[in-house]
Amino acid sequence: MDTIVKTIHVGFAKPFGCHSCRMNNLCIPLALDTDELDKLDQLDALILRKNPLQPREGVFFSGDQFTSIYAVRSGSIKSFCIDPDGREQVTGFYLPGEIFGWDGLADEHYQNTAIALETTSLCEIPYDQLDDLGSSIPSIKKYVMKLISHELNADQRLIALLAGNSAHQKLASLLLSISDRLVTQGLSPTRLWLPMSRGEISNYLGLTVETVSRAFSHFQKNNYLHVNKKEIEILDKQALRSLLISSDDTE
Amino acid sequence: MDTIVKTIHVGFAKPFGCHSCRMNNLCIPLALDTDELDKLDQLDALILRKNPLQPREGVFFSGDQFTSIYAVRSGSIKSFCIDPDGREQVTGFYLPGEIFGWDGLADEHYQNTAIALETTSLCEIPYDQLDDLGSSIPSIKKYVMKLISHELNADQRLIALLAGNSAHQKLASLLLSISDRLVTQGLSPTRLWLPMSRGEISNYLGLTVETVSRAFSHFQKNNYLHVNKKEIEILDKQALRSLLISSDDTE
DNA sequence: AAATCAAACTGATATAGGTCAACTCAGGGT
DNA sequence: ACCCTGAGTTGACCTATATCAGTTTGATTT
Repeated sequence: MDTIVKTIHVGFAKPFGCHSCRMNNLCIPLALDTDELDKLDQLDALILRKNPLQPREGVFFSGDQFTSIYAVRSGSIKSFCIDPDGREQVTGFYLPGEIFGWDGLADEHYQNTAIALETTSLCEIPYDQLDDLGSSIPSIKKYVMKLISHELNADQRLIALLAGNSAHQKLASLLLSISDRLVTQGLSPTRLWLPMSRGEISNYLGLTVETVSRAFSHFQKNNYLHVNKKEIEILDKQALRSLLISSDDTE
Repeated sequence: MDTIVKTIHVGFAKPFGCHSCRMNNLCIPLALDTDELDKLDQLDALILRKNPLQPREGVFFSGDQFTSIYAVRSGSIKSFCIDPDGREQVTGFYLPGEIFGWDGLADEHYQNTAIALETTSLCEIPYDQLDDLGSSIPSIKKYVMKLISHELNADQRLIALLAGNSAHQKLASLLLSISDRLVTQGLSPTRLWLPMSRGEISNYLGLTVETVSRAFSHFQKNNYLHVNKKEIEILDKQALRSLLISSDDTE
């Protein structure tokens, strides 16, 4: 039952340097041409590799001074904000190779709080230094813009998901998204372990825990998924996909 | 009845140059210190002032090559994308002084389509040139980052709104947002003219037209608003605000 | 092993908002 | 002046999801 957990964590045993990082084709160095390895070293030099975070440990908190963006090396992160009436709203989940923390750029303070969902190791990239590096290395600068813009696009996809979809569609969409993102890490697209709780999923999707739980049960009953708590096996990806492209959710 | 329309459009009679633009404390030149007026001229030089767009006329379309960002001089813009099952999803409304088009940065193609909601004039800012200017003028570069990040924050607010709020709360939130944004233009915070249709509002908020219409009626019945089609007078802003901060929507 | 606790699941019921249908009204074209 | 047409509103009804109230399960403590 914890085999999948192990699978996810395998391969991050050597935590030093972008050159040896298994995420290096997902993370910032992607921006660099192969003949720019010396520049990779420059980037490498400014990245701080933090000690692993414990589950529920915070990376930054809403209102903190913005200093850095962060790349997930292993584990996972959730970011959330507190809306006017004090409720928590989950705004994103970040998996290995993904970068978060851009929301602090606008007014020099993070809007969101980011915490580890499990034991998680991060690379911290001080923004000022990254920015300086961008001035001398155009490919870095360009890639930084792309990363932010990607975050924008992700938010807009979430907006579309939240605004116009049923509970089944929302959950299917999240599962497919996580599956796709695991594939880019070279992991199985069908067997996945969800680092977040049902409550965090439901909050993210604008639903209640009960509805999410029932949606999981429904998918299992229809043999779309095999569900064992946070361990999910996707049995019929096509069925999940077809939920998204046609509104007739007939079953 | 069209007095408000006129009010909104007053004062944009001299469409040439950032120096004389009434939006210049909202738009890009805000980045410049007062002793940098020559730099303002450099920026000014790269901005293309387009002929006014007709209502429903497009600025760019989903899939178009990304070239520029745009600032609204007068009028208003809606941006939307088409989700997997072909439905339109409105992702933003842009009022005078606001900047849109960042979504094209990630992969060099616009994700959204942007169209004018009314007769609208824009400033087009070619991104490559803005970027070049940013290299030589740090304050411009910094401000560009802020603009993008603002867009991120706006999207995240919308996510929170969509995920965790009732129809009344969503509409109240939109009206208060528009009111606030009109204030930054020096317009009345209480009398406003909505450039978008009920259908566009409902789509943006993840509701149906009927629900939006009933919410307007409800607010009118409770003397929160006076509603006359697209012309809205906010009679009790505090009541609208209090809808957002407490879940007990008791009336 | 027993007790405790929180997360997840399930069932019964309530309700906000969706759906369908009718009506009003303001413009635009002939 | 007349008909269209489409946007907006309102009413009656229905359904997806929230709410409330258990039950089950697995992990943690004693």
